Amino acid sequence: MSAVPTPKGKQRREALLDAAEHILASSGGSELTLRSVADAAGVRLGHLQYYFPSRSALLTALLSRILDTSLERVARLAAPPDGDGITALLDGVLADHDDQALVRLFTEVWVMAAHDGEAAEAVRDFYDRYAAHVTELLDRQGAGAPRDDARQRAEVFVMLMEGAALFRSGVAGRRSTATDARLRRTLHAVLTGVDG
Amino acid sequence: MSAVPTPKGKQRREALLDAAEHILASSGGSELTLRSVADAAGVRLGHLQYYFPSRSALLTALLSRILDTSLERVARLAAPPDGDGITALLDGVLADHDDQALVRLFTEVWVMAAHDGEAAEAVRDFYDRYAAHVTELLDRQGAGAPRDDARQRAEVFVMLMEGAALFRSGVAGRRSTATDARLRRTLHAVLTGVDG
DNA sequence: TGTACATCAGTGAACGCGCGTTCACTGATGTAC
DNA sequence: TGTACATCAGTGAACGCGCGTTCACTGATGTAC
Repeated sequence: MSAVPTPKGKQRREALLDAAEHILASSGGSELTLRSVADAAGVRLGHLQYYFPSRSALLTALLSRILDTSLERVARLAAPPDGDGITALLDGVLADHDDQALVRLFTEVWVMAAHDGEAAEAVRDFYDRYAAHVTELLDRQGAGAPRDDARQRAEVFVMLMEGAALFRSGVAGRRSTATDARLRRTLHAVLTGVDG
Repeated sequence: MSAVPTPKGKQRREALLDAAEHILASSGGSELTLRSVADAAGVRLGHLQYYFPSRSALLTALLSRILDTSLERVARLAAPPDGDGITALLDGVLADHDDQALVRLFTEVWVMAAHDGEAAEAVRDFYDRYAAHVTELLDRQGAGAPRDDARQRAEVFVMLMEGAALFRSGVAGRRSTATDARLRRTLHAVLTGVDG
């Protein structure tokens, strides 16, 4: 494959990553084989290898795309055109927990980070930038609290949200309406410093 | 293997699970093969099969033991002999985040739950009981808030703690002293209802 | 407009290996009388 | 105390299969002149 891919090549590459992502979310990393991806994408094994010369290259590209896409979404949610940015962020991230496939994808991402140094670095970078977007939002909307304070609130927000994803999605827990209300108040308190 | 194992059988079984757990924590589920477990435990493949007739049986037993052990620890932390139970719980659970192997183990647990219905049920049960222990502690130490309220606080506490584990352990994030202090105050506020 | 050639896109077959599983087997330990 | 037998603990070899990887190959598309 050339360094500067043709439109067709780029499109095919994305389609292959789509197939891989779908398998990772629905069946897990152990089912993500080159043959299953090629089958799902409707190409031959040898051709998949033309775009991704090894399984590891495929996984690296997939992880990278997952994190890029998620960060773009965070950036969009943290920079609303107008209105109450904090509520928009809260609503947006909480809504993502309805997407069970996305949460499953992230459990796989965490496992990748747990056992592969390069993956871990990429994931830590992702969360760094995630928290940076939230910090910016707080700085823009905040009551003038010091920037360090905003960053710390942002980081605790990210922690709580990632934990909440496991439970609210049903992947490792259950969602309850009453707890959801409490969670929302806690998240709001974390961001604004006003107890719910 | 008999239904009521001999002491020797039970001991051997635990040793085999120890080996499997170590591999799962250090190398991940994809490296957890029957051969690698047998090697690590110093027995032959055929003998491992004597205790666990299939890979799936081994994984089920391992998941069960991980959850049982963790729940016992939570129960101990949530029922201190005397003093400030809430602080003891906070300290205890936060201290577990220094054990990177344990956090890695839990990312594997989440992945198991994400792709296997029986595992998911076991994990949901675990978190149910986890939250129940925390609820009990709050009821015992609390200022007489209604029980529903305590349960919701407990569940949000568990969410935040599981998210924090990912970051504080270094598995998917970084630990920062300043954010740690903020996290601690938030956790305390969630449990007591007093903003930090 | 036509031709030659390089590059891109995609195929097909084969490889060696490690996997989970099966099974017949042997030696050690416990138990009944 | 001794013997017979059942059960427990552990071995060893073989199986078929799916895996990632390699590689020679063909057809399609773009580009230079």
